Amino acid sequence: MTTPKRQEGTSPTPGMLHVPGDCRAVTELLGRVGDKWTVLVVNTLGRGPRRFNELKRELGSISQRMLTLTLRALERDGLVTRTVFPTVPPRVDYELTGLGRSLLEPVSALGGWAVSNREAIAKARQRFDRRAGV
Amino acid sequence: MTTPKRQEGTSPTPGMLHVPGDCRAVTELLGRVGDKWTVLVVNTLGRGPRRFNELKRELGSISQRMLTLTLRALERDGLVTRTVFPTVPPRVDYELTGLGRSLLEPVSALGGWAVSNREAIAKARQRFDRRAGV
DNA sequence: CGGGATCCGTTATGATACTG
DNA sequence: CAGTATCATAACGGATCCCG
Repeated sequence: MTTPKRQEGTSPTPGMLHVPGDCRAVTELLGRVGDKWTVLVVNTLGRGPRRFNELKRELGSISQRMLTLTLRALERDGLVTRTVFPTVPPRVDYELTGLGRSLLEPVSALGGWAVSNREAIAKARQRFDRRAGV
Repeated sequence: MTTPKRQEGTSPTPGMLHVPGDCRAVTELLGRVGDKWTVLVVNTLGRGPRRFNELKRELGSISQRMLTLTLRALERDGLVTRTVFPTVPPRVDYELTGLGRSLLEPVSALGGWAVSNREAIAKARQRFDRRAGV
């Protein structure tokens, strides 16, 4: 054997997932929730129900199409309710379901991590890019 | 006014983010971490350091290319260290940094949510699709 | 107002072949 | 073993026009 041995018994990391199936579930969820807008929409709806164009305004740069698609997907997954008022002009309210609100917490945990470590990541990135740039 | 009033004062959701800047940070992170493989790789490395092909085998369906790209990105962000042993055949170990391990926790929180609510989502999806299928 | 339908460029990802 | 390079394609996302 020409390659060195790696030391075994690295301390088990707290909070990690242990079941292989879990990995798929997490990945599935992130594949679902990790798109460009879902989290933003969920967070905005976390501040209360919103109409379509209210959301659009608050999100600023989202296109109509993506907002529609995002909301449809959220509705499909039972995270958001869509209430149509048969008025003229039409009005549609979107609101988080219980399930949707429950998602807000782990997302916020991730958000907290993101905020706390944003700079560390930025610096690591700079270091890496400087080295690579040589 | 022809449209009904929405009741204000929806109970503030616990755990949500309050600062607009936070939203961007979360979205940025999810845009970064929410790709197809990052979480899976981080989780696998959470079980201990791994060699390139060990990872590839454990992840199963990942292509060589994507594993390389994923690992490079993780290294760039300071979440993973890459250790090259100048042996023959070559050997490269990947291992989570402290920062990488700290990410494991919020990711696991999200993972826990995913596992807990997977069925609820699946059922909501079925209901939605049945209705849409009419 | 709240979408649906379509077109089209960009990005992400996979397959394959080659290398130190 | 651990990549790199290239090509092909699929998914994503924006812009635009149209409708009830």
